[in-house]
Parts: sequence; structure tokens; C-alpha cells
Amino acid sequence: MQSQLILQNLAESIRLDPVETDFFLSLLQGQKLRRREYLLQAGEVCRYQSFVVSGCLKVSYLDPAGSEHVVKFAPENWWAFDLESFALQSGAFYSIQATEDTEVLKVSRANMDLLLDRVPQFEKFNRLMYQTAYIALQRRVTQNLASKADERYQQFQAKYPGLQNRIAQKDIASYLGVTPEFLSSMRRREMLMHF
Amino acid sequence: MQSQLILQNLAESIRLDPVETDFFLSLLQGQKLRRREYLLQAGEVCRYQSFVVSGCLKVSYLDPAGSEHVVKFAPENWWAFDLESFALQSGAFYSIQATEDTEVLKVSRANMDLLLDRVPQFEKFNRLMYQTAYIALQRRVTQNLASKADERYQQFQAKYPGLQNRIAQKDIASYLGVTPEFLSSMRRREMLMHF
DNA sequence: CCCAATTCTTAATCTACCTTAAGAGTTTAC
DNA sequence: GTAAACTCTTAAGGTAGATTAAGAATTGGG
Repeated sequence: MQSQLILQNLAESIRLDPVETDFFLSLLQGQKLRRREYLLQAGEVCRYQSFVVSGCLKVSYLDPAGSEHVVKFAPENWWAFDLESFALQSGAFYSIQATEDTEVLKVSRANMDLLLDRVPQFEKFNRLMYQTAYIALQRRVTQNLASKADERYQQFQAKYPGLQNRIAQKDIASYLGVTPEFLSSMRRREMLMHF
Repeated sequence: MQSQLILQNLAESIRLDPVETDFFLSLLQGQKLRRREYLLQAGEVCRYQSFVVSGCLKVSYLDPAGSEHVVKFAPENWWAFDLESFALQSGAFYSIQATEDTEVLKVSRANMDLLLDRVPQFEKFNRLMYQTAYIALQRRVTQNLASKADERYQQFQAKYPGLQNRIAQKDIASYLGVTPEFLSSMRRREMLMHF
């Protein structure tokens, strides 16, 4: 199991001793997804918290009119799950789908409860996770209200360097909140400006 | 001190015995604000979690271009504070200002820590607060991406019944993310439709 | 109570972004 | 390996909402 990356990721917020580290690793499950396969479908209960080892996921929802809105991408070293559904074990609002062949390491809700019980450090990890999610969401709201599509495209490129070449244009357009046609014309204008 | 309303509000999520209730009440501070007075200015540390007993507050931020964006109103029976600033004791992103003469009951950060220590129920109250804030924010993002200004106006009216007559049009416009001029023309169209 | 400042409305003009359509390029399925 | 199904681009025309400006209504300070 490819576990270097996830330990590195944990080390950014908490410190574990070798016994705790082994205990944590013993609770992980691996899963491989093919391009387009779903990790979670809206309406299901989100039973796992997943960490992307390789590949990329997209988190999105369908509005009542049936069009998709991408709210987040999760390439390597990102976590992806429906926080609300995982916490309350209620029906998920979001779907999570692989945009390329993807490998994840996941922790079930039951195992996370075990971890929280036995390794107090994970309380902190969890609290930070909620806080970070809230703050990130807040930033996105701010940015969306305050900036135009071309600025949001710049911000997307800064947040996910290199991802623009791995992801379908239509998904990027959806993330930015514009139509694929408009993104296309924005990209053309941007290219022309470099001459 | 007008404490009926706040006890009622707590009872919606947790149950306290008489001793705990008295302890909680002993930690509250009252404050009166005149119309236009600030409860919190962006940049300050948010030291209190405030509950509105009467009147109304607005939570807003100034974008780099200097224009105001209202993110939330807090009339009677609502809580208002900058969650991130209160939790981390960092500089606040939002300002909180009274839109009419307002009375609040507030709990300082230090007293909240005391409460969390002595009345375990408040852990739950706090967790629910975070969760609710996250979910509410998520809903707003969803709605803003998925609906037009006139639908958002309907949603505003449903969320804050009667508030449209107490709040300045320009603040409602800012909350909806449109200009006051556009809100004005929307209202006119809406009135004409009723004939 | 009055003058100044702020807020609200109306209307004309302007722009970012959408819609529709159609052709070219790329994947997928059998 | 080829047809079917997506995806991306270009372009024309349309619309929600911004901007500017100016007058009317309301509010506030002295």
C-alpha cells in the first residue's frame, strides 16, 4: 500500500508516534477507481473519508434543472468526502467521481470513531478539517461574489497548478460557473494576449 | 436581563438542568447598540459570541475595491459572530453592525471555554453551531450558483420573514449580490405582476 | 425646523455571459 | 475499425444585471 503520501499529509497538522501510526495504517482501506467511476453518488450515505494517492476526483451536484456544478477537485494529496453526510450519516448532497483512473486510501466512519477514541490527536485533526473546510468555502463565496470569470480562472490555476491540462474543459467551466463556450472564448482571448 | 429568548434558543439543541442554566446566565453580558454602531470591526479579534434579543445586526465585508457585501442578517433570536476569528482569535474578516437599535447578550471566549469545561453539553452546542454554519454556507453557495436574482429575493423573504420592511434596500441588494438600482426595478416588476 | 447627506427610483446605455447552432476533433462501444 | 457519442471551438444574437446620471424621498445633525 502506497502510504508515504498520506502520512506526510497527516504530519502537516498532527504528530503521531510509531504505534499510533501503525494503528492508523491498519484502519486504512485501498480502492481503485476507473475514469468516470463514482466513489459516492448523491443520495447515498457517505461512509468513508477518502484520500487521493494518485489520479483525480471531482465533487459535484446536480441542480433541480439537471445541470452539474463542480464544487471541488481532489488530485493527489487531497481529501474528498461529503462532510455533512459523513458526520450525520445522512443522504449525500454531492457526488464524487473519478476524472481519471484513481487510487484512494479511505477510512470508514466506524474506524474514524475508533481513531478518535484511541488517538486523541485525531480530535484535533478532525476539528481542523471542519475549520479548514468552512474557511475554504467562505473564501470561495467571497471570490465568487467579488470577481469575474477571468479572475476566477486565474485563481483556479493558482489553486490547482497543472490541473487545467488533466481535466475536461467542461468540468473546469462548471467549476468556474460559466458555460464551456464562454470558457473557450476566454482561453482564446488569453492566448491572443500573449502575442 | 431579558433571558427568556436565549434559553429558549438553547433548548432547541441541548437540555440544561437548573444549576447549569444559572451558571450559563451568570456568564452572559448585555450590550446595547445604537443604529449604525459596530459590534465588531473587520481586523479586530472577535472576543464575543453574541445573541440578538431585539433589533437586528448585519454581517458584511468590504472587498478590495471598497464595496460592501452583506453575508447574513441577524434579527431577534439569531447568533452573530465571526466564527473563524472567535475560534482562532485571529483578525476578523467580517464586520458586524446594527441596522437598528439593538440589544444583545454575549459570551466572551474565556467564558465559553469555562462553559465547555464545566458543562459538557456545550461541546455539542458548539459542534452543532459549526456544522450548521457550514451547512448554511453550503446552501447559500448552491443557491447563488443555481438561481437568478429574483429567485434569491424570494429565498431571502422566506428566510427572513418581514425583514424586508426593516432593512435598507441597499443592504438587501448587497445581500442578494445585485445593485440597489436593479433591486428597485425587480420590486417594481414584482408589484406590477400583482395586477 | 431646516439644510445637508443619504437613500430610493427611473431611465438610457453598456457589457459579461448565455443560448443556439453547426462543424471539427476525440473517445467509446461494438 | 468504424459508427455513434461525446467534447471542443467559433460565431451570431439575446438577456440579466451593471453603470451612469439625475431627480424625488427620507433621514439626521445642529
